[in-house]
Amino acid sequence: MKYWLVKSEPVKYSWDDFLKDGWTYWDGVRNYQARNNLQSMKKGDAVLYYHSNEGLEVAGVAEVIKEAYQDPTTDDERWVVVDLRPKESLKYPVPLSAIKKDKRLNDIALIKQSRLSVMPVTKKEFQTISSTGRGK
DNA sequence: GCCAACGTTGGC
DNA sequence: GCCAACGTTGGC
Repeated sequence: MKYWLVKSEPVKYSWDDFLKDGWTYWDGVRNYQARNNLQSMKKGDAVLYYHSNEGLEVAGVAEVIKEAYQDPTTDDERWVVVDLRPKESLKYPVPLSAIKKDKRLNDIALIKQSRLSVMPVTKKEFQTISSTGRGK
């Protein structure tokens, strides 16, 4: 099982929208590195859900329910989506500022490659953020 | 609103 | 194949 982090601008699609929908396909990825990450996702993988531009926090944890398939919003065969469903809302969303301060998260891709929208995180990083978000 | 980082495009 | 110009993302 692998761990990931995806970004969404809350103005466009927030964690609350995601909760209301119950599931979504993760569309709009138009970057090869992010696309490759999407294709590496397996059913059951855990995904941190980060609010970029506004909020700047990890709001919840999602789960991969369907692996990569052709992006239904485009005919361009280069792009894919995965299906995600919300798994857990974090009681205390973890802000970027806290992630930056935490020594255990010094090497997280979120900071190192700030423009990437789909990225892998390590099990340790995942656990650090999700347990912080639970208030522990 | 600005700017740094970085991906993409196009001329050579 | 190199690199300058340009566009986009995202934090501040």
